[in-house]
Amino acid sequence: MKKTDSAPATKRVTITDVAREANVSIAAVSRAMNPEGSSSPEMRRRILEVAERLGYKPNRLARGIKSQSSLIGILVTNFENPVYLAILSEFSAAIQRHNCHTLLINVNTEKSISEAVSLVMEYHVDALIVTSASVPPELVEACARQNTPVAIFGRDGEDSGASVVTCDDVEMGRMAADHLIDHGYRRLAYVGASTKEQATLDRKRGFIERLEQRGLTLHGVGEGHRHSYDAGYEATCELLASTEVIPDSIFYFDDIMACGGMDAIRHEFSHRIPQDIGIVGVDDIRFASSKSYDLTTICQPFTEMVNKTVSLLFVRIKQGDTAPDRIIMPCHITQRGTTQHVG
Amino acid sequence: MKKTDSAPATKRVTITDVAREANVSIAAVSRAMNPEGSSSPEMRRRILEVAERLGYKPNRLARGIKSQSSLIGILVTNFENPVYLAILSEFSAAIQRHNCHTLLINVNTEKSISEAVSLVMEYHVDALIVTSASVPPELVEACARQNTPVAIFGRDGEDSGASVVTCDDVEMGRMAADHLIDHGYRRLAYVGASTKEQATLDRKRGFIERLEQRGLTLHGVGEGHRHSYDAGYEATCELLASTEVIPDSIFYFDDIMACGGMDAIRHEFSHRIPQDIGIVGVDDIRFASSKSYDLTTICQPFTEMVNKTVSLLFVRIKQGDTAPDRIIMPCHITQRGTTQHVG
DNA sequence: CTGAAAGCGCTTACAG
DNA sequence: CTGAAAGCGCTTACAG
Repeated sequence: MKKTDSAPATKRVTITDVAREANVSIAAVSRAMNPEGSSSPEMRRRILEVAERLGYKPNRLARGIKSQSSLIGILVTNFENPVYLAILSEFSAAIQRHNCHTLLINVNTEKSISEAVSLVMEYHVDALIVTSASVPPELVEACARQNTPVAIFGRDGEDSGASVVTCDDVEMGRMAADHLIDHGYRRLAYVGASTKEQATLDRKRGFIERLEQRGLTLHGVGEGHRHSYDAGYEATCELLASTEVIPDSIFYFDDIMACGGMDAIRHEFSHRIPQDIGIVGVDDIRFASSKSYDLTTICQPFTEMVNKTVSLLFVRIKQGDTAPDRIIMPCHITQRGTTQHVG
Repeated sequence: MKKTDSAPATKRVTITDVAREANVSIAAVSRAMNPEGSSSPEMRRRILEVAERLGYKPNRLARGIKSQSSLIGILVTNFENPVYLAILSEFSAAIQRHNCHTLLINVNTEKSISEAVSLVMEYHVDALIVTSASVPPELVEACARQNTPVAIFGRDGEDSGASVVTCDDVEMGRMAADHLIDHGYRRLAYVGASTKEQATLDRKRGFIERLEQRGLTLHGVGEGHRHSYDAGYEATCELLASTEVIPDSIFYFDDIMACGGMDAIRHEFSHRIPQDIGIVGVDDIRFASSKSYDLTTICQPFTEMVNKTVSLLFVRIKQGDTAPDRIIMPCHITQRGTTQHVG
C-alpha cells in the first residue's frame, strides 16, 4: 500500500477562520450563520459572504454538543418487504428537507435493541422513527429520559408515549372482507404470519369480524413464519393442501406474501386467479401493479404518512415537552385483476 | 397540545459524573472507555463498573469533534430498484458491526450533490460510500480535502481517487451474449436506459462485442428513460413494434427492467418466454426467482462486495493516507426458466 | 446589535 | 499508569 501523493489534507475552515477573516468575533459569526441569531443585516451579509468565500460549513458535531445534532434516527427491522425502500426514500428526503440527516439503524441483529438505545444516547438524535415494529420498552424509556421524541410508523403503539402514524389494521381486514364478499366470494381464507405482532392480529381479526357479521365463517387460515414471499408461498401450499373444499378467496397480510401465494396457487395447484381464487393484499408494492400479479390491494397513503410523521416530530423537537399525537390515516382498496370474478 | 406530565428529562450522565463517582480524573475515564487508552486493569475495571452502573454512554458528537465521528455516509440515488434495500441492509449491518453508524443520504433531489458535499463537511463522516452512481468531481474534491476515504460500490470509477468495488460490466454483457447464443438464440436484442452512465454503456458494449465475435449482429435495441419496471415495459413495446422480425432473445440492463419487459412480451404481444423470446437480466432481485418471472440473471456477490467495501474503508480510516483499491468481483449467471429454449 | 467569556463533553499531549 | 490543563468548534447568557 503506497501512500498517495495527493495534496495533504487542508485544515477544515472553522468559525475562527471566518471570524478572523471578517474581523468580527466568533459569536458574531455564529449568530450570522443561525437564522434565529440576532445580527444586523449588514453584518450578516458580510459574514455570510466571507463564509461562502472560504467555503465554511459549521461543524454539526460541535454544534450538536451544545444544541441539536440535527440527526434523526430511523429504525428499520424489515428489509425484505420492498415497500420499505420507498418508505426509507421518503423519510430521508423529508428529513433532508428539514435540513437534518438520517441515521439508519438496522435492527436485525441479536443485540439490536441495546444497539438502538446506545445510538439514541450516543448520537443524541433529535428524534427517533420506528418503522413497523413495536418499540421495546427500554427504548421508550431511554428516549423519554433524554426527552427525545419517538414516532412509530405503520404500527399502533398506544400508551407507549410515542407519536403514532399508521392506518387502522382492523379496518383493513374489514375492507378486504367486504370487497371479497361484494365481489361474490363466499369461502374466505386468511394468510399471514404466525408472529404475535399487533398488526398481524388486527388485520386478521377485522377480517374475521366482518365476514362473520355478514353471515360467513372463515374458511381457512395459513400461517407462515415471516412476512416474506417464501412464507406466503409455503403457507398457501399448506392451506390449499389441508382443506377439502378450497377457499374461493384469500386475504393476505401483505403484498409480498400475496405474490408468493399467487405463484403457489398458479404454479403448484394450477388454479386460476381470480376465477377459482380471488386475492387481496396490502401495501401496493411496485409488483402489485405489474401485469404478472395485477393484485387488488389495500393502499396506505405512505407519502402523506411519512410527511406527517416528520412534521409531527419537528413540532415536538421545537416545542419540547409536547404530548405525542396518534394519527390514524384512512386507507383505500385498489381493485385490480385478482378480484374481477363477480359472483 | 398539553404538556406531558412525565418526569422531567434527567440530565444525561457525562464523563464528569463518572469521574466524580469513581473518584478519578475525567482523563482516566476517557482512557478506560477507549480500548487503546492506557489504563491499569484495576482502574479500568472500576471505572467501567461505575460507568455501567450510571448508564454512561460517551457522547459521540463530543468525541467526534476531536477525533472520529464514527459516522459512515452512504449515498443512495436509486430507490426504485429493490436490490438497493438488500444492499442498504447489508451495509448498515456491516457498519454497525464496526461499531459505527450509517448516515443515509438520499441523492435524488435537485440540490443533491451540494447536499452531499455539505454533509461530508458538516458531519465529518469518517468515510463515504457511493452506491451505483458516478461520483461528482466536487464530492471527490471535498472528500480529498478532508482526507475522507470514498468508496464507489457497483460502478467503476477509475482515477476518481476513490476505492472501487464492483463487477465487470463489460463481462456481464459478454456472459449474457454467450449464454443466449449457447442456448440457441440468434437474434439478440438489448434493452437498457438511454442514460450515459458507464455501466449502461459497458454492459451493452460487452454484449455487442461478444455477439459480433461470434458472428452475429445486434438485432435491436430498446432504450427507456430510466432503469425501472415501466421503462423496461415501454422500451420493450417499442422494440417489438419497430422490428419486422422480432428478436428471439433480449438482454436487459437489470432485472427490474427485465420484469417490465417480460410483462410487455407476454401481455401486450402474447409471445411465449422462453420459446419465442429468451430473457436475461442482471441483479437477481427477489422477484427474479419467483415462479412468475423465473428469470435467468447475472448475479453479483453483493454480500461479499459490501463486506469488502466496508473493510477496505476501515483500513483506510485507520491507516490514514492509503491509496484506494480497485476490486472487480467475479459475477456468475444463474439459469432459470427464461432461457430454457435449446436451439 | 456586538464582543468577551464561559461552557458543552470529550481527547490528547505533557508532566509526574 | 494517572492527573491537570489545554483545546476541539461551536453556542449562549451576560454586559455593553
